[in-house]
Amino acid sequence: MSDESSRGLSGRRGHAKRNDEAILTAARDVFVHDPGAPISAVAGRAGVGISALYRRYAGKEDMLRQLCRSGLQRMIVEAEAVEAEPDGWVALARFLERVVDADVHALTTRLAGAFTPTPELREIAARADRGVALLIERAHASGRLRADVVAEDVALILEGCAAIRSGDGFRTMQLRRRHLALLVHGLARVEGPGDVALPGPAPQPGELHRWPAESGSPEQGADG
Amino acid sequence: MSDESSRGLSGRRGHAKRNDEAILTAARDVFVHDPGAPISAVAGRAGVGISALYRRYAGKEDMLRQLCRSGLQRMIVEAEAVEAEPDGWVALARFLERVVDADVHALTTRLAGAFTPTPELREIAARADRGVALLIERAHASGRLRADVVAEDVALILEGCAAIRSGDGFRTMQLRRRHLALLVHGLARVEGPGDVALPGPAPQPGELHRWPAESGSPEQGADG
DNA sequence: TCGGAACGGAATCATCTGTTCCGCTCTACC
DNA sequence: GGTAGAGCGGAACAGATGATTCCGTTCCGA
Repeated sequence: MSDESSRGLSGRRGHAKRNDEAILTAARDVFVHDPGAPISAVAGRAGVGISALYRRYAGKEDMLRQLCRSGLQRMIVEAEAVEAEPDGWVALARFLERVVDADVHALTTRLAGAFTPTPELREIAARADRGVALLIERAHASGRLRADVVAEDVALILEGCAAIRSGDGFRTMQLRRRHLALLVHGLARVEGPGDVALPGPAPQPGELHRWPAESGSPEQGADG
Repeated sequence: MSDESSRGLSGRRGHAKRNDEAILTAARDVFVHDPGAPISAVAGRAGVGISALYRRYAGKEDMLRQLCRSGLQRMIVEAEAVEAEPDGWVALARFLERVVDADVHALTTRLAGAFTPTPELREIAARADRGVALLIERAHASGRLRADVVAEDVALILEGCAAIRSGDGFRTMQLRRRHLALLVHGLARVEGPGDVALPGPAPQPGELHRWPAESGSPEQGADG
C-alpha cells in the first residue's frame, strides 16, 4: 500500500494522475472527431465531471492549445523517427504513414483556428514544418520524388487523408491508408511521356499556415 | 415595358425570379464553405431578408435537400459530359476535374447528414453512383487505370480534394486541381517493380453511402 | 384604386455551451 | 482518530446562437 502510494498509483493522487491521461485521451478523441465539440463531450467520454477538466485547464481554449501542441510535437517525433532511414524516399513515405496513423493532422490544423497561438506554439509549428521540409529535401535527393513536389504539398496530402471518414474508427484508418497509398504512388517520379507536370503555382511557404502572420498586416483571416 | 414584364424580367415578378437564383447561389456558396452555417448567412449573402428564404423553402432542411439534389444532378451532368470522350482513362480524369471545379462534392456529401433523404433523392444519388461506376469501368477497359482501384475510391478522392482550403476561393481551386493531379497520377497503372498494391480492403459499395440503408438495420449512424 | 405578392427584419422560443459554484467524499498527514 | 483540503460531480448561471414566426410596408398588376 505504501509502495503504491509512493509511486502515485493508488489513492487520491494516483486517481487524479490517471484522470490526467483519461481526459487528455478523451479530448483528443472527441476533438479529432469534431473540432466544434462541446467541452461536456470530453468530460462524458473521459467519464469525469466538468470540474475535473477545469481543474486542469484554464478553459476550452487552453485545452485546445495543449492539444494542438501535443499534435505538433507528435509530428516532430514522427519526423525524427524516420531520420535514421537511409532512403529519403522511404523515409518520406513512412513519415506520412505514421502521421496519418497517429491521426494528428486534425489536431494541428483543424483546431488551429479555435484559439490564439502562443509564441511557443508558433515555434513548435515552425520546427515541425522544418522537419517536413527536410524530409522533402531528402526525398528529392533520392531521385524518386517528382521534381515539382514541394514541402507544402505535404499539408495538402495530410489534409486530404484526414478528410476521409467512415463510421468505424478502424475502417477509417484503413481507408486513409489506402488513400495515402494512392497519393504516395502519385508522388513518385515517372520517366517517360506519361509524366505531366502538376498544374498551377505550387503552394507557397506560409500560404497554408495555421495562423495569420505574427502581427502587422491585417490579411485574410479566412475561416468560419 | 410590357415586353419585359411579359418575359418576367422586370417588375415584382421579375425581381422575385432573380431572387430565386440569387438565393440559390448564395445558399450554395455559403453551405459549401460551411455546412453548419446559419440561414441568416444565406440571406445576408443573397442581399435579401429572412422571409425571402422562407417564401421559397419550407425550412432549412428543405433548403439543404434542394441543394444536395442540385449537386447530385450536377454530378450526373458532368458524367454525361464526358461520355463522348472515346478514351476511358481521359474521360475519368476529365470527369474528376469537372466535379472538383464545380465544387459539388461538399453539397452531395457533407450536407447529406443534415436532413432526411427523400426517396427521390436516393434515386438521384443512385444514378450518380452508377455514372461513376461506369466511368471506372471504362477507365479499367482502357488499361491505364490501376487494376485495384474501385468505383468507391472516387468518393475518397473527391472527399480529399474537397478538404483542401485556402483563404481565397480561386486559390483553393488551384490547389485542389494540383492535389487532384497528384491523385490522378497515382491512379495510373505502372508496370514494373515499382508497383505496390493499394493496402487494405477496398471500399465496399454502400460502405461510404450518404445515408444509412433504406430502413431496417439500425447500423452505425456516425457523424457529429 | 386596391388586393395581395414579396419582402425586411424585429421578436420569439428553444437550444446549446462555457464557466462558476456548492456540497460531498475520501485521502494524506498529524 | 480526526481534520483540512485536494479532487470531484453536476446543477445553476449567463450569454450566444439560430430557426422560425409575425407584422408592417412597399409597390406591382389588374
